[in-house]
Amino acid sequence: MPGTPDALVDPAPAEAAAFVRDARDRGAFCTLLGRCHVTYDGRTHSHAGPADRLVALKPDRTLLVHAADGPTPQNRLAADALDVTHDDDGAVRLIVTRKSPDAELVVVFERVARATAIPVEKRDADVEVSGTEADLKERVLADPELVEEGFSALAAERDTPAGPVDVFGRDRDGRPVAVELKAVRAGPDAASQLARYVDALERDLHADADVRGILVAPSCTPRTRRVLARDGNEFVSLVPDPALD
Amino acid sequence: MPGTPDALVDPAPAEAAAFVRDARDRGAFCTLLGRCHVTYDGRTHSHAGPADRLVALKPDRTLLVHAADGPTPQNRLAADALDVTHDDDGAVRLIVTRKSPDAELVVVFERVARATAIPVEKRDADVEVSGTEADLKERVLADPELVEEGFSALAAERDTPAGPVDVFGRDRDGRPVAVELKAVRAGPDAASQLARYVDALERDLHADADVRGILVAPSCTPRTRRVLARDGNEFVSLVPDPALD
DNA sequence: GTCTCCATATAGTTT
DNA sequence: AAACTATTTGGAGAC
Repeated sequence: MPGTPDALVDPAPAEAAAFVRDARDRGAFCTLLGRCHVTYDGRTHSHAGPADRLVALKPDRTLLVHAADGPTPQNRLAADALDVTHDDDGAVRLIVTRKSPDAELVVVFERVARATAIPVEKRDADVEVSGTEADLKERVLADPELVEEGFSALAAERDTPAGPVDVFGRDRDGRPVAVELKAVRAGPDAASQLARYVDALERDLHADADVRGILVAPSCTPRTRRVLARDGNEFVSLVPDPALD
Repeated sequence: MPGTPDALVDPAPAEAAAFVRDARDRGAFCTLLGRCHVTYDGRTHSHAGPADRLVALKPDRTLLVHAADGPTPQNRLAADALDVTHDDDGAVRLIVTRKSPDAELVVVFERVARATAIPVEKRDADVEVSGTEADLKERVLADPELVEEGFSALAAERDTPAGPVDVFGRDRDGRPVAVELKAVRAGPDAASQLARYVDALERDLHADADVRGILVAPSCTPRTRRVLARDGNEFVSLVPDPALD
């Protein structure tokens, strides 16, 4: 059968456009390398002038634009629809749109240098990640005394008017304790978050309840220490995964 | 000259490995499509089993791994070094490493289906973005009365012991005002951040200074309103770019 | 080099 | 559907 080409090198615009349309219709994983400019309209607006970029179209109609530098996509859109057009004088235009939130990403290639596509036969298997906040929580729940001698955990994600406290428990003297967990070096926001929970719990329990707050993280920044001190809260150093330390 | 191929379709491992090494050495922009598994060791550890993925190597030695779904790279590393090896029985192995922070990303292809590369001749031109917090700040500085009638802006990024306040000024009565800006719908953290600044300014100015706090954002969540109310701070709705609204 | 904040869209969970 | 929290990681800019 005439079939689908596997890869294109310096294709004519019509050829490149047909290739992308075909990839879209087959749900293939498709890449384009070439000179293009990019316009995005959504929550923000951005325009990037002509440069050599990688554009990827995924089977789920996600369109990605990667510049030659940096790990973050320059633009990305999980789209509802993709339109592909071309001019005879060289331009290939990809227009992806999405509703809710409303957004449009337009990539105009003045030259497509390479195009490839493959059918996706195997989707992602289970991805395992360790070293996250969830791991730290498990560690604390499994061995609450890592937080403090005599500490006992009563609940995870205990609800308060200020939001869910990561771990709620009592210290050796029976005083209520709110624990806020961070898998990474904690910044001032974490200390503020803890203060909000302590405050909410004090109102929630009794007018006179004296609730302790403990921030548990591998480390925290100096300013974070100051915020903790100001609020009368404490810091305990603990890594999510001892194997990673 | 024998030169460099433009694209490979179902290459043998040795061929694919040589292609990638060559792209690395020339500073080319390179893409690989195929079946691979991925291991990451850095701040966290992750492992993703065999699946069809896109792997991109950028001229700056950034390595990206994209699964067939979703706009976010599954793994990414701005690397110091890239090693490429291959087995005769089919595997092509990319090992990228980085110091500070220490991290390693290993991609093992059991099959490379497509490989392409281009030399990068044109880097990114100016990328213009609007609708950011910087735009909101400019808007407020250009027309402070958008915050409140009689408000005057005295400084942007004014330093306090709690960090830099986005905008510092005085209201019509001469009272000091801290303004915290968010380009997107504000959450509780923004309100806490504002409270920290107000608190720091009150200590900084005089013991008895009564500093007002105003959160300026397109909108804020209900819990954020409650945090603001608790702290005696205020909310003003303003979008970064009127044209986008 | 460190610290702080910004960017930025998901993902997942709960209401 | 909306709200909330977590995640990733570089870059900017200050110190």
